[in-house]
Amino acid sequence: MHEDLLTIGAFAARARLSAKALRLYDRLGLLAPAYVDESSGYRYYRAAQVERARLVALLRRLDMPLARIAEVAGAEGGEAARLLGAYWADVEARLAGQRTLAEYLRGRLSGRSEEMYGKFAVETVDVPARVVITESRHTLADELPAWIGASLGRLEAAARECGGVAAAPFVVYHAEVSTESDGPAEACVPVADEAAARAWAARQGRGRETGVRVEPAARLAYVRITKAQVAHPQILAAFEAVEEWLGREGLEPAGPCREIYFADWTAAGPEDPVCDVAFPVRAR
Amino acid sequence: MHEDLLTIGAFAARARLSAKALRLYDRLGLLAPAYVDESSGYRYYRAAQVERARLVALLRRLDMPLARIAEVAGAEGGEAARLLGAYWADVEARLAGQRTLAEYLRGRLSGRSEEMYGKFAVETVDVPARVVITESRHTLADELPAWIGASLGRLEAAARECGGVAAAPFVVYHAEVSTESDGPAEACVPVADEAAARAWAARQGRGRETGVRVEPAARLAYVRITKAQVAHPQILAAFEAVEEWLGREGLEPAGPCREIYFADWTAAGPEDPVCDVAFPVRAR
DNA sequence: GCTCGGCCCTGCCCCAGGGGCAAGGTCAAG
DNA sequence: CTTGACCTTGCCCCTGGGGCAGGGCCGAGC
Repeated sequence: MHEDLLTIGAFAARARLSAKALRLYDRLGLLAPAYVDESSGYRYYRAAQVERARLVALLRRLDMPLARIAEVAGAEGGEAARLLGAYWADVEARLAGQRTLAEYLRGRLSGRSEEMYGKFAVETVDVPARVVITESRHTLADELPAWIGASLGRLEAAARECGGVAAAPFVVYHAEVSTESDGPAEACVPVADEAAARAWAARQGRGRETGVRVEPAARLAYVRITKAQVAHPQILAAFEAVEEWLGREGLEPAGPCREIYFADWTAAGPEDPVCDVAFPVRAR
Repeated sequence: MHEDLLTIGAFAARARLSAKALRLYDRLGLLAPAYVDESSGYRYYRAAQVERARLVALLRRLDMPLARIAEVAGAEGGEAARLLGAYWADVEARLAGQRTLAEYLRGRLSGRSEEMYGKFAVETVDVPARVVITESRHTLADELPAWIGASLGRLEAAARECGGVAAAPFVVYHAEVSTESDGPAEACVPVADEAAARAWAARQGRGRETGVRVEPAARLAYVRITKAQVAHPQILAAFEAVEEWLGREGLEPAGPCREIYFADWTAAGPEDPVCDVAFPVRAR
């Protein structure tokens, strides 16, 4: 028991933390007192611990979870700065998405919804049944674009062994259109040779979430959107436009919604149409 | 019971919300089902409610609290957009502060702390006792700069009735240096005429948190900082530099810390020294 | 030695915004 | 009639503490 030991209250004042928070950090192992009296349970902190405590307090002001604070506070010099940078980059990325969404919503709430829906012309088309090779994944919305690109790339390569790409590739959303929820998404590439496709799928094994199936014939209601519109949250307006049209027509979706990529993605400019947002409907 | 009634599961899928969330929103009155079966307790939603539910879901993606979502969803057209804009402006403002803090911390963790402390030269000075007129407030860090400006302005005006400003105005932090906690801050202006000051304070009444007192003579340890450094979180480095110096010298703070504004704030440029960050110390 | 006030302890309930699970009721199709 | 999908309520869990209750510890003054 040296003289530089501080009670929890004195330490809390110096560290700009509450005593309650310090007890929590002790329990979590994030900031243990230098000495704990066995009989009374009193916590005593060394003055030199103030520095670490203040670092924790400042990191908490960034809303960093305590688990990540423990990593940062436990890391050596440059590594701590790197971890903080990574955390902050995550925050900024999440916020960038939210900012886009906020701007979109503000526009919609300002009463421009009619203009926005008006921009979409809903069409219908009958498509025949097709054999497709597929790859499925549960994924979050922010990883979705990268996964779609990679997955369709792999499937198109595989399609060359299966008689070639027979129609436009598409992505089916089996659970939810596209939120941060991990509704399963299924990338599909129609191929010409069913037998070759089944052989290909058999070679992939179970682990890679690949498959072959027959996508049934359907009537699709769709809107055509540009490359710039294929992004959250703008694309939601397209889904909603189709759904609204279905409601007006008294139709029900007959299956999960999908995005059909009919154009060469890399060659397209931002204003080129590249994608149809579609719902299958029951033909009446 | 019309035909467009949806069970909670069907409605949840269309609204891109979980059934659990819908039950919560029902309980909070944010989104009540159109019909609840009395015997079974089953909730049934109208298809037309999907729009509101989706708005709620999107606003939740902005991490807007449900109470504010209720306000936005309950407001008429333009008002809703205004509320959303106000919320988002709050978010951006909070984030701007956190961003500054993150940059500061990243620099510090990169090992530049010695440089930063090295920039501050800690000096001591003995100041005599002074009569001060004061204004106190519990405030948050983000409102602090505005309050300091306004408060010192009022007090300097009042000082003209009390024999004039006798020395540099200062702000004392009675609880915590300067966090988001509401430790009471006290703006002080030294005046020449104690009797006039007491008469002035008597006229203010109790409500305005004003007062007159004698700030005792003290030895102050301080660092001088520029106008650009008078902001969170940079100013924390100044406080810490003084505290570190106290520790090295084996001294203890003899009272609450303070910021002494000795220059004309509006006339100063960003690199002009305007403020001393000081702790009273026991003379040895 | 006694008491008083100020700290300190643990333990419990509370907040948002749900997720997850259990036990049991409902509904519609076969 | 059964079966399985769907629905209900209720309870515990998460984070990061705030607030309060009931009780221990400690130094100062009497």
